[in-house]
Amino acid sequence: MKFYITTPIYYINAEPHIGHCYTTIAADCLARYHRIKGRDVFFLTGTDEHGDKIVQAASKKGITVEQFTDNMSGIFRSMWKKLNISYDRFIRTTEKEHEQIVQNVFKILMDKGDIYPGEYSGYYCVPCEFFIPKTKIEQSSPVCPDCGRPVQVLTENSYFFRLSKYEKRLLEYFSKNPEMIQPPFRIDEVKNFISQGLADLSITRQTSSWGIQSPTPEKYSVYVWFDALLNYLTGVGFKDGKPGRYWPPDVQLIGKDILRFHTIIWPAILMALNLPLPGKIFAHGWWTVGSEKISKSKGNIVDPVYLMERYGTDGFRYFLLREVTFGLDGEYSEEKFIKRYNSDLANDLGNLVNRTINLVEKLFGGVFPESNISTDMERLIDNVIAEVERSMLNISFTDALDNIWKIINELNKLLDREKPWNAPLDSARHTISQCISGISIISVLIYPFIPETSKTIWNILNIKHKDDKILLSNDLLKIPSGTKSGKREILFMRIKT
RNA sequence: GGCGGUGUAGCUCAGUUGGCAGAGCAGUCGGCUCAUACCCGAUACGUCUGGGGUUCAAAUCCCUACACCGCCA
Repeated sequence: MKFYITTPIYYINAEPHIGHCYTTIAADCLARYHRIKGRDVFFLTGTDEHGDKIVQAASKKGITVEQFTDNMSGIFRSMWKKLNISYDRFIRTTEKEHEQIVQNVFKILMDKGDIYPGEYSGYYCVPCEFFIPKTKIEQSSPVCPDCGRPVQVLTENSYFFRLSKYEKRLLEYFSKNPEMIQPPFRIDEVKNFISQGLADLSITRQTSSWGIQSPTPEKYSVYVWFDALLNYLTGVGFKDGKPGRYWPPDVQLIGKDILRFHTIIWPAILMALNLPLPGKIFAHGWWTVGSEKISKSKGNIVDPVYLMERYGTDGFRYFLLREVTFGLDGEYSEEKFIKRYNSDLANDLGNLVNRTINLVEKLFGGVFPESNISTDMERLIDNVIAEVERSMLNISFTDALDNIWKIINELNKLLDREKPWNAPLDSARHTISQCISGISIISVLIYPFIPETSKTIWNILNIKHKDDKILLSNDLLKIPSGTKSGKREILFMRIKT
């Protein structure tokens, strides 16, 4: 079974911030999860590199556009390396392959009559040299959102995508496949918008120099959104009008700000190409600080690098995935971060592993007792695995983690109940065996969320897992008898407050 | 102004088709002391936003008022 997941390609006018990290970590978590379930995963992310803003940013720095885009794209890649993002392909819209596919799609739609020439008129900022979407302009006093100077209405020849033609088909499709738009409360928003009527979309610009050239008699460049959306197609290959074997995307994660592009324009383009539509488009929420949106101008930036260096990559990944329901906005504070870190990671998980291994050393000289899992424990584990599967298919990271922690909590309780440190050896052996087996399965269940921690636990348990080949199954419960524990290690040092 | 949503413990939220109001965290009390001052057990906490209605029975369904949020204009 294949699983194709995407993040948006990130516009490189700014360095990666917590929002980029959030989407990408979530996608990585899903990709890793489906891999340990044995599915054939393709995980795509990348950078969106065209448009006038990029040209301006480059010239501001006094470097060429190519230097600028190479540099920024590299910054994103190294950030993903720090965060252990296991993408299968990092796509750049400046790649030759992408350029050709965009032009190819443009041609196909032009031949079909879904792209046609017309006249575009819109708000234009002369000093900034670009058109400004109507939605970003206040009708009463039309000024440029970037420079604040007045804008004027400008008309130019342009090619249009016949979006209006797909109004009805989109509505029908969403009625039959409501699960495509996630979370469910977003669907009315989309339907509502379509019902008010869709205007055809201008997809070329004369003024823009940094973009993909349109395959038209005139030398226009393809509008950035049309260019950008097609990355999902390029990502898995598109030859002779046919997409690669991973098509269509099973899950596409996006921020809620780009919901409409992904649930209206994007499916309409695919309909025009007669291609299957994505399984799920999931729009997640924002991180806020004190209920205010995080933004540079407010100076309330949460620096991912700071958090990672201070509390570790896994601490950061865990917090983002555990703290709030995926899809809703979440409030960030270092206090909340520390509370999560201490209570879930250090106290529950870290301490469980530590006390277990300590007992193995004290009672059995560091050799694990023979695996002997109780039926109750096995039932709990089976149940958790099933619940995690359900949660991950629903893209509910909080639910999945909640369930995984049930095993952790149960093992901590078991130790307190059975007191292996002053119980007969046979009984102690049985208790510790439950813990070791349980930790073994936990180490794999948490792998999608906090992969570094998994590896540390494998070292402690002295289990050799071939990276990327780990499978989630009950076989993990059986530790070969006589296995000696590896070096004891504190997984998460408590943060003193 | 139009459409939609939300309002439940100090905080964050769960509450399938109406059937004795729940969890986690924070609090309080106790136990344990193998362990990272950890862990375990017990416990308090509610006018389910206000008002009205349907029903044997409403957090849940209907109407209404208020507050907040989202999308559109």
